[in-house]
Amino acid sequence: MMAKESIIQKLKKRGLRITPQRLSIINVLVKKGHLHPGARFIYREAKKEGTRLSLSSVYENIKELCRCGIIKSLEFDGRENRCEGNLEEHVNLICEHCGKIIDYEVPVSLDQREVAKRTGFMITNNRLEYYGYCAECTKGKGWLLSGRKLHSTPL
Amino acid sequence: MMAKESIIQKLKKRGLRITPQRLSIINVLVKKGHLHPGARFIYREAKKEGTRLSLSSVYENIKELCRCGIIKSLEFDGRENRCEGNLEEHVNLICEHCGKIIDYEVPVSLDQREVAKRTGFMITNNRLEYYGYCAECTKGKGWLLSGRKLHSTPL
DNA sequence: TGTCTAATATGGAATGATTCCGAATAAGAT
DNA sequence: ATCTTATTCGGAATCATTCCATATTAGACA
Repeated sequence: MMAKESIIQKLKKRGLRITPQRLSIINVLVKKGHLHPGARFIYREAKKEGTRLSLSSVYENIKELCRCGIIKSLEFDGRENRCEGNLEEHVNLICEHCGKIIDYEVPVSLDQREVAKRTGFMITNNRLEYYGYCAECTKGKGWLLSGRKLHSTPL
Repeated sequence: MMAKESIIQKLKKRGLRITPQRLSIINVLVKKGHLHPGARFIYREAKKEGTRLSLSSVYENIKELCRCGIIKSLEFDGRENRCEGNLEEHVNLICEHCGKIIDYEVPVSLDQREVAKRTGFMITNNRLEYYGYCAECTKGKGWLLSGRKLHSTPL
């Protein structure tokens, strides 16, 4: 996770304001980022600082921090999304029992036995996905320049 | 995607019944599985066969087919979940523009330039996750035997 | 220090995929 | 043909997230 100061610099550079709400959220991320906190956890923790804060603001700020490239949102279905502050390439080990998410810093070998030996983590399932733009969609690149994401054919 | 007959065998072996609804859903998966269809798509397509069918049943059947290890559910937040019939280890290339999901059959090299060269897919983001059970959770393995998934500490 | 304006916060309503429910139906064993 | 029990149905419930209109305020500038 980026240092608090760098985050604030980055936000200011973008013309974003440093509000008490935003600061308390950043504090949680800096201190508890390794837990890959979800929105409600951030909400609870941030409020402990005494700042007035709404859940909507937490969501809004998470989105903003994603846009700035400070965190990534790990999206799940059924469970809450979680924040990822480690933007280095790595594998997330996600425990089906306790929900814990562990960063595994070895992009070199994705061999599952290797992972198990190193971490004691028993792998039962995986998810390997690259997001981006397929060959057809990069043909007429007009919309790409605009930076918008469109789902033209939602299936 | 498994062949229709093998799927039916597998279901029967489990004591599950072959209903018209289930059959029409399987038909869609076999014929259109490469599109990684979502629940509504399956619902629409399956009804074209003339079978009476409800969306609830589609969801119920997707879950059952997952339990049987015939498909996997690719879970997203915001968008619909999608069905994956390819249980071989591979990477999903997910287009942010059209939502298309392409199976990329190369577990050997995950090098992003290699992927781009082969497929024309422009990678902007990725998601590498291994699901399973962390070291602590496999300590007292009682609950593991029961097959249940518990989230003891939902964070 | 005071003013101004655009960014931000708020909370309640809306969304939308999925799950849940109790009742009705029907697969397939006997 | 009967019976048991899995399955289906559709409508209500769930729940994380987004949306919205309004109120507030950070921070630039005078």
